[in-house]
Amino acid sequence: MDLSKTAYVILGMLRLGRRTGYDIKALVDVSTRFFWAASYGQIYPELKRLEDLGLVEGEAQAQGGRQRRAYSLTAAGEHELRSWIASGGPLHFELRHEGMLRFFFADAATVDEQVGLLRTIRAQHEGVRDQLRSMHPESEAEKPHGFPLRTLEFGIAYNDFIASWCEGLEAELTQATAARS
Amino acid sequence: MDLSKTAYVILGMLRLGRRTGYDIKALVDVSTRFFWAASYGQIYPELKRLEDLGLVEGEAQAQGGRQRRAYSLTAAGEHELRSWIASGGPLHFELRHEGMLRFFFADAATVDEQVGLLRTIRAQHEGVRDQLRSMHPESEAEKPHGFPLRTLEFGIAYNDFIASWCEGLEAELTQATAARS
DNA sequence: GGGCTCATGTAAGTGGTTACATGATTAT
DNA sequence: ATAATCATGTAACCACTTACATGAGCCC
Repeated sequence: MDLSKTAYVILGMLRLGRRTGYDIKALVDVSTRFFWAASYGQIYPELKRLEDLGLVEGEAQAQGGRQRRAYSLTAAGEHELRSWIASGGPLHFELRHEGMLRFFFADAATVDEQVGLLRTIRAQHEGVRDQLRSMHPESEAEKPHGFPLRTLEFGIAYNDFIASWCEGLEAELTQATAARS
Repeated sequence: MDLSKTAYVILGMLRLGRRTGYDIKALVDVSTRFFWAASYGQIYPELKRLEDLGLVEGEAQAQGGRQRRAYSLTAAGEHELRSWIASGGPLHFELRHEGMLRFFFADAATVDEQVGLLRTIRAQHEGVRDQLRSMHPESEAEKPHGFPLRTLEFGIAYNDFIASWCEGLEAELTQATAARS
């Protein structure tokens, strides 16, 4: 069947029930976004393609003059999703981290600039971490369960890990400088 | 000046000395690759662009019938690189992690499939970790120093972190299943 | 009335990979 | 001799983002 990964994002989100393209985008933005983002420019055309393939089914739900098209997963779509989750083979993994890239070349910078860079990187990851943390249900029995909750927790730990790494190096660099003076 | 990030990869690599496009690719593959990859299809055209901008200087070094063009950083190029490293503003950060994506939707899978998925993800990160580890100088006073060494160490810790996270969840899932039987 | 959210879409552009074509030099 | 490495490049393609256009419904 050979679908794009983003197609599976759509199938996965539709597994939760009937959704519009708009809904899917909103869902992605509060869940998979930090490890797999998606934009309208992908979602809408992809929904059409998936419908042509018989993996999803669209139903016009215009209310008054307002257009609205909600999609749901077909049996074939559900099957495709499941077999993708369970299939083996190498998993696409890609990281693009400008901060780390600058850091890699930071031999060319002053110590102040090096520390400043680390602080910027740290602030960014702390920001994401805190944002994810604020989505985490404090009280028992709130919205996300099972695997979505686990990935949320992973996101928090992941960003915290990078932030902590920065913090450690910041301390090291400032100490080394202080010792030299 | 508004260059692509990959342009800075090239500038950064040329800071180490005169290099061909081929050399740059090889360097990237053993250093920045896991957080910023680059292919020939980007490097060669970008080198030309950078030369047009006066940031690098190419010198033909054909030996016999074999073409070879080595580039070096100009003063303007060095300045551009430095100011990029020290400049503020948000840093491009992007992660695409298919394993995590499948995991997010793994409510739709059996426990065996869930554990299998985690094992696959773990194996992949352990593979990268071990590969990076094998590049790390065991003995004192070997090749990579300063920041490149730090990023290498980060890469090892980073991949190990994800692998450990998988391992923890694998244990949890298999225990929960055992307890139910 | 004005601003926000809901809702759909597309065109242009970006950034990047893959696959191929070509050929010299070097090591086995 | 032949395989690996050195070396340069490009064309086609892919995935994705950004920016824009359009408009209805809802709340203050």
